[in-house]
Amino acid sequence: MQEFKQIFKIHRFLSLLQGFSRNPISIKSIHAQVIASSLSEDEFLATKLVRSYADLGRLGDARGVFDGIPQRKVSLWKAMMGGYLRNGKYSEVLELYLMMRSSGVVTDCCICTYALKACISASDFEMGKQIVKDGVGVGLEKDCYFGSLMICFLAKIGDIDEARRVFDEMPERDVVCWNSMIGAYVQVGGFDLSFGLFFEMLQCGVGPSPVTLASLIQACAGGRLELGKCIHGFLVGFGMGSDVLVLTSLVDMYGKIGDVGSARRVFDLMPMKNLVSWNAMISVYVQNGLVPEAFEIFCGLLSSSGGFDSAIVVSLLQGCAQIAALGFGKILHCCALRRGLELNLVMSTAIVDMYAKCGALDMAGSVFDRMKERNVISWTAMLVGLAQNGCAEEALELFGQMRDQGITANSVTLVSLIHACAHVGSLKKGRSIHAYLIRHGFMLNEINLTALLDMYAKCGKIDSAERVFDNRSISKDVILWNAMITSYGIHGHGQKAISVFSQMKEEGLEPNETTFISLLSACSHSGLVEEGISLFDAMDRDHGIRPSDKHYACLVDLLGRAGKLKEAEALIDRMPFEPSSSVLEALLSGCRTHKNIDLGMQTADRLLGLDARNPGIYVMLSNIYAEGRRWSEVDKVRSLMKKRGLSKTPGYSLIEVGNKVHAFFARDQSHPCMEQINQMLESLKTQMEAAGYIPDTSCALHDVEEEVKVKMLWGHSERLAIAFGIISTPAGSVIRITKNLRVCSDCHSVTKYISKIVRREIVVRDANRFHQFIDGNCSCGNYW
DNA sequence: ATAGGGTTAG
Repeated sequence: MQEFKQIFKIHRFLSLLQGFSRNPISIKSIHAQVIASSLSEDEFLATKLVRSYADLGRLGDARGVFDGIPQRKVSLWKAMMGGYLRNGKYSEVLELYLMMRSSGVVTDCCICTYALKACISASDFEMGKQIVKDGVGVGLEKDCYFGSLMICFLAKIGDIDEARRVFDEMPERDVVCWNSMIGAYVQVGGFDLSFGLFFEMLQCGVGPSPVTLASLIQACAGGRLELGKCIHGFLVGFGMGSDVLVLTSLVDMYGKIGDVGSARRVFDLMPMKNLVSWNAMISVYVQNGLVPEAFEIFCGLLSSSGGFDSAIVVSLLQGCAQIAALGFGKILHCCALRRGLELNLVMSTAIVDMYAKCGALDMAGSVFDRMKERNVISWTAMLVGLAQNGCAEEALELFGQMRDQGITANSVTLVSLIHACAHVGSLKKGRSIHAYLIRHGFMLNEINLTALLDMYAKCGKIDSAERVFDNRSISKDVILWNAMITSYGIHGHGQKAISVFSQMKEEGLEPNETTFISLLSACSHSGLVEEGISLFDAMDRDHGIRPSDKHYACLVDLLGRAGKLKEAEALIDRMPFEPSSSVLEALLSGCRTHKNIDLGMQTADRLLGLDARNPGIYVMLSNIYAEGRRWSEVDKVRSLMKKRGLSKTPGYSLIEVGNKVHAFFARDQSHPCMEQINQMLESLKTQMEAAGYIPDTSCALHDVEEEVKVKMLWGHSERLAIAFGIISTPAGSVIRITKNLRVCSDCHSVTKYISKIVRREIVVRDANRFHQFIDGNCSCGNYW
């Protein structure tokens, strides 16, 4: 009788749990009653409770119930692991899997499937291999479910042959097996193989499911627009003309190919849309650089149904990152906070990336610090943020922390570090990362090679950059070619830049906007006026690229630098649109170099009317007014700068000595070796004066006495860095300096003297280009 | 189905 009562109670609770599974408060109270009825160790009820709690996302409560059962049957393990899996808690799934294995409970197919799914989602390949081994040990590779998942996993780790073997040896194949193998081929880029298998499948009499077509459409997104359109046409024939999954894949495919219009047409004609479809359309716009349109779709979603999910927020965050829309980004962050999604791994990574790309490093850092869980991607997002905002030292330091926490870098991480090394001119660290790439067998693709080439060039090693470029094992894309052109440009090898451009055309590559920016600036630095003009003319005529204001700025710079100020002025008058501040700035710079005070001040007056955000412009403005002795304008510029919330960028120089990049600011006396540095500077000064050096005080920006001006010149950061280089590196070795601003003409002549006095090659990278000082001469030929 | 990487004037 007693027993019967218990069973009755259990059934009542089970049906209660069934009925109230959507309501957390009811579940709690049912749970309480279960405990009160001394039924808390009942296996059935516990399993049901775990499932109910997990479905509500209350994994802690679920785990409490789970832990309260000493003798667990497979169904309970299944409920708990399934709960973790559906909530994205992959490491917990795997933890339970290991616990279960060591406690000797016999696993079944479902358990192994859950565990392998977790490995795939969390990209935990080592664990995945272990689970595959366990599964194969009990013959699960012949099972449709586990076998299909194995195929996916093997494709993910790149072992496509093994995946095919598993597929071939399956005794029975349902549509899911076929889909997995087709999907596997799509993943490794086996376009023809995936279609071949599709036709084989039809011949075997297995009809495609929406997943099949979605995979094939995804395969077409790699660039087979025509075939994609064909499939689009055949959809109705397969009875999937209105399937949400298939149509969403089509939207995605058109977007990846860049046909935004078709994507939008498919989207608009979808009879049913789910959140994934809305998100697909939003990310089509984001990925094609049409961020405002993405937000428009989002507004459409809000007014049509009102709901959205975290994936949509993530896509919009990407959009904000792209256009540096900090305001919108903050709103989305709040949105995530309100929904308790800030700590979600993908979401928080997207938030970190958004803040970093908007230049809000403090915000990025604080979100990053709060993250409970971080993977390579989140670390990389933070590293990229630091690297791109000029905090290369911090990036390298963070990389150390990342390694201390046992996170293994991948090629994306390394590329961002190479970028950071390029920024601060850290040749040693850059080289060591190059070695790391090779040692760990990373594929040297276009992206890695571009980063390396750029790093070597920016660290002054143009020969190493050339060697990277000469790698014949890969097909070079336009960005890699551009990087080589840029490198020659900043090293003052204009002719070589042009000949690389010819080679590039011979190999059938189409130049883009950036190519011409690099080319024109290369011509500018080498004084190749005729060549620059003819390249500019060829842009639209031969390549259909309309010159943008950046191109005009380059050409004005080219003419101005060569002293052809009249021509530069005429070019600006001929421009088809209003000159931007950068175009006028280029003209102003030419005026300053060639001491054309009148045109300079005229240009300065025009510039003042524009709301320029670059502090460098104001510095140059006040310079030109100072040279024209218009002191009231000098004051005006200073106050205008303040009013617009801008301040002069402090000049600094960097030098890598030992394992450290040392930074010197102007008049900086904080370096531990300062006493020796000052002694060295004194001695150099004396020797230079004996050799005929006379300071050029027009470089000192203030209206002060001559003597004070000279003193200020000797505080310029590059002199401090060079002096430190002389005392801390072996005699005769090259001294490499990186400076954030342009070198002033006095520092330029001082460095020439120093190179002769100490018999050292001194390589200075300033904001624009390289100067290689040898025996009293500079590679720029005083033209910079 | 959703997160991270290479070139760009002064």
